[in-house]
Amino acid sequence: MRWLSYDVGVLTDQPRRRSSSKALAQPDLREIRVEQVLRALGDPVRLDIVRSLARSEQPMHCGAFGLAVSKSTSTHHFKVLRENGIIAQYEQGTARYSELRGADLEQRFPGLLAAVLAAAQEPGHPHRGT
Amino acid sequence: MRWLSYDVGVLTDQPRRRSSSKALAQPDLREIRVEQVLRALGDPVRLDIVRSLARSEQPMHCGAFGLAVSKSTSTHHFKVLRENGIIAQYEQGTARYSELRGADLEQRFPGLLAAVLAAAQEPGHPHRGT
DNA sequence: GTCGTAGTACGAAATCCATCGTACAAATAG
DNA sequence: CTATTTGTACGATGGATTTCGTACTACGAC
Repeated sequence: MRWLSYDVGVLTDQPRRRSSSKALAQPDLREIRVEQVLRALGDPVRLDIVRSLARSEQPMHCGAFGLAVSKSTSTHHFKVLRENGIIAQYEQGTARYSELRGADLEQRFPGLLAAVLAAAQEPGHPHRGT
Repeated sequence: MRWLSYDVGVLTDQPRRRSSSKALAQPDLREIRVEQVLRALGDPVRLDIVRSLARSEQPMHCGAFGLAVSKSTSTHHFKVLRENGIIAQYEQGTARYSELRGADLEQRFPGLLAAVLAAAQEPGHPHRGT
């Protein structure tokens, strides 16, 4: 797997703040596998993350999801999602932001993410907390 | 889980042969969970089964798939698919037939199966054998 | 500089999962 | 009846996966 990893702060000649924004390694579009995408989405915690990202339509930092698991477990799940091509992540300061690779997924597997998101809003989804 | 299990040979008053056809227990439409469907489809062997069923558009008996795993493993995968609402199975004689619950899935999660099947036909799917 | 925040990395534990072999059951063919 | 076919059930095994705690790093605020 030859993944792409680069520093956005280097590519943009004038970073807005003195902090650089660094994108994390992720698979190329062609390397995304269906089975892995399905398997990655088949976990309740990760599906929850994806739903939150789809709802916000904006990058979210990891702490903003309110996941009911520990920090290390969160890190693990975000990593799985990123390594399987579902989200992109970049660091900015102490925070790590995630966003859906919606366009990439749509190009690679048309309609798949939309169908999954629609399905994940069906009733019968127990939600912890309020 | 109150699954439905009945003997078709009892429901039809005149079975064609002396052998009855018995449907195996499967979850009700409302009980099918997205995460479980995704997880079930996230296995290469099971995705292969589903693709074969979609291609044939007819019930297939378990031996007709040419899976590269042992018989016990096949049984396991068919069971997972059935218990998660993706296929229906019925026994007839010594054979066990499987068919996609396409209409059920379409009703419960519109577009999902179609998107998965379309995605599973993308290039980059190594196929063992020929 | 120190402190707090945000998150990683590592290692461990528990559980799950895919796989198999063997033994078995049911139906059909002879 | 026996033999064959089709597939299950059980038990075991090895490898993933999920989860966590602890220690650590990097950044920003003060």
